[in-house]
Amino acid sequence: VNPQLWHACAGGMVQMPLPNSHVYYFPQGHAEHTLTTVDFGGIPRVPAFILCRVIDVKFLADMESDEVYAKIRLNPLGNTDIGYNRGIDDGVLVETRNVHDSSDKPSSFSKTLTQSDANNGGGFSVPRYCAETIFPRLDYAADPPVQTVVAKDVHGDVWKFRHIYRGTPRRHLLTTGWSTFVNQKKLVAGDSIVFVRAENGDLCVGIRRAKRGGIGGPDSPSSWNSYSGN
Amino acid sequence: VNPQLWHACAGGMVQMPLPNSHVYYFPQGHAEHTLTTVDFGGIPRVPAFILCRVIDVKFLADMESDEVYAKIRLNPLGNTDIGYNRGIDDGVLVETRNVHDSSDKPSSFSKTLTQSDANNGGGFSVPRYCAETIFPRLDYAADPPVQTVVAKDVHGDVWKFRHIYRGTPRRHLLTTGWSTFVNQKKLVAGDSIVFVRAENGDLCVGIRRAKRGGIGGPDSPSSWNSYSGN
DNA sequence: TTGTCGGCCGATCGCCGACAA
DNA sequence: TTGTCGGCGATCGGCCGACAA
Repeated sequence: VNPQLWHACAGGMVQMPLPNSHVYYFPQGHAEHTLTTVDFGGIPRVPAFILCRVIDVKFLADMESDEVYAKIRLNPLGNTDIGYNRGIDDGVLVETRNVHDSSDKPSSFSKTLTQSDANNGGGFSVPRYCAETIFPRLDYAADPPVQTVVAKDVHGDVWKFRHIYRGTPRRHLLTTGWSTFVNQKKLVAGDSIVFVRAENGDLCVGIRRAKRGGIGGPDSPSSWNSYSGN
Repeated sequence: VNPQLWHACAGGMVQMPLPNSHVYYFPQGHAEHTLTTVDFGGIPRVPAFILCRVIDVKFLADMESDEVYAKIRLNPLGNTDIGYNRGIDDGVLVETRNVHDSSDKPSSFSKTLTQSDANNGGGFSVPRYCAETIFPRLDYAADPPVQTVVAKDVHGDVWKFRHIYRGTPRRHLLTTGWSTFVNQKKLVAGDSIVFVRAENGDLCVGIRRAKRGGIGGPDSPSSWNSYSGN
């Protein structure tokens, strides 16, 4: 997955460590993210956190939902459990030094889909900022100003949209191609769409699905509560 | 799966043994049906055929394609390999005595779908024999004669079709409900449809997909050729 | 008897400006 | 600036009899 697109989909709160940087691995936090009960019974003493070196970071996206995630390979440091080495998903980090500097922020834009955007009845209302800073330049001299916008999703698949500037008052819209995208990606009102101008010049499109229950509700039982003090 | 529907889908060439009957099991034939290379290396001498007793026969259907198959449990007889017992698919049989007597043949009918049947443009042309002997009685006094035909597929799912007798000259047609069935089952011209009036009075519908390459081509290599004489 | 075709009618899709928040 | 709505033209699905194999 294109790194710029990945970060745009993940959101600004997500910072990923660079390889060779040092992080703390929290087994409890990792276990709680699995939504299953992890059995630590076979391991006598599980420390609350383990200082590790980042071996590798892979930016991935779910094949069906397009949701982004990362696979981080860690090596523990110090004099305990030398050679302990496994791939993990969704690492829990505190060490934010050495993260990838995001000051070279690529131009990106996200919008939460309205009812009108998600209704199969029509197109997508493009905020002016997005049309003017992310999309390719539109020839406003034409009547009406129209172009085809091509964007790659997280899998590299190409999507084409008819981008038109019309109406009174004038506004930017995506028409032909938009409903196909909504249907294929199973988007509903409340989901978000992300447009990114990648470093190589490609226009990329990603999605961020609205939280629909599941996580965020009341705490699920964890055998860790009795072990971790603070 | 309803046994009558299963046999109608499998076709008249397929005869299944009754439990407790005796059959010969051909390891070579079974291995060749797997479409993979079966490694008999770990077994010193594999006999060409093994006399077995049928323990159980299960009539099954693939969850996605609706294609029918059977799972036959065999127990070897004689003084070799007592206790050898495993479930197998698609048993290869020569002993046709003791098979289920098919003289109490339930009324069934099959038709290969034409272009007009499979085109999304329309309905299904019902051969007169099928409409008069398999379908429920139609009230020809009505104008036009119409009824709703309800049929269960191999999974027990219910499908409804509008059955009408119309046109000049008159003919039987399935209209409303037919295209949904074709789309859901992914039927194309050349596939066959099967209608069965089961013993309990239920009308059942099954499908038989046209062979589209794969099997039936040139022989695939088999390590058995060097062992089996005739 | 039944496979294929063109006609035709209603439903849906999707592009549009009006209008207002 | 942009979300929602109703209008409306194009397209598509699907039911029909004509006709011929």
